[in-house]
Amino acid sequence: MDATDRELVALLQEDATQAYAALGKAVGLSAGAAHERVRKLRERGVIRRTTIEVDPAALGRGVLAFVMVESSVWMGDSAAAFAAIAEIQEAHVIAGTASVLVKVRTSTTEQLQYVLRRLYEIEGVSGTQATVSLETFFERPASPLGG
Amino acid sequence: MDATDRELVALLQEDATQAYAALGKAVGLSAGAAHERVRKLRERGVIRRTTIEVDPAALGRGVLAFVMVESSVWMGDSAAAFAAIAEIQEAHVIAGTASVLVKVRTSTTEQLQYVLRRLYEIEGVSGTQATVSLETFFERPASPLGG
DNA sequence: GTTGAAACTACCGACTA
DNA sequence: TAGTCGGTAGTTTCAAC
Repeated sequence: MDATDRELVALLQEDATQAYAALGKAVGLSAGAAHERVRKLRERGVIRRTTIEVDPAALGRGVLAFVMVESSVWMGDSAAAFAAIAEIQEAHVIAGTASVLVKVRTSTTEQLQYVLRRLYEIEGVSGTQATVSLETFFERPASPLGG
Repeated sequence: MDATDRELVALLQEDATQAYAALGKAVGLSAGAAHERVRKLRERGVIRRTTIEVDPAALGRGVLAFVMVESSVWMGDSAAAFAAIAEIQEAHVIAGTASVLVKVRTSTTEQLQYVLRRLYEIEGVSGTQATVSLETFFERPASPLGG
């Protein structure tokens, strides 16, 4: 994981359809060497997979909200219960009065309300506090450079 | 944007390195037809780009936190100020006492503290409230199916 | 890490329902 | 308009160096 690897990761985050020849040229390597580095990054799990980035609104998920889920019991083993709700994009165990923070995308605020209702049906959930996003400034991959 | 398109999006979210022949087979189309559909999805902006999914910890971003940023003025034009901080992965304008919610990834909690300090340097910021993630249940792309 | 060669794939045209 | 089929250009991938 040297500087060249980080550059390769940054380039692939920008555009993973690039040919290895172009990648190599950008970091001063041959296509074969770039390919071998990327192969190893995948093997080590640094690169988990190649995916597409989608416009949520086009999928009927134009409403974004973050929901703090409060619970009366330890929720450390409830991952599956949250994953079963398709509208939930992320779920994180947090410290504080709430115990899980989820990121939800729905088509409408009515559907958001329905998601909240389903959250209450999860064993141990005693409350929710939803915050709707009015505008997303940006969403980007974790930077391999800087910081 | 019919059911076949949604299936294609789901398959590409899983693995965008698949050959069009395989994609077509999975949805009952020829490689050429699958290619044409995906081309149009890109053209329409439904598919924004092809990227890689990276292990944040491998990039030195093992600490995840959500920060509510309070401000005394309207922050609707401050996107660039947040984007300038490499550790910030997402920034959303929200309703409520806080006005911006940011998702931050740093190497250590010390670095998180440093990010908070830089947030205070943004014009109008009057307070922050950070919530550290203890464990991430899952993070996945917005589902094109269900919900 | 480099180069080159083989296998595979994307891509684009002409054609068809 | 949406799909199929086939040929070519370009890419990935894997040798040997």
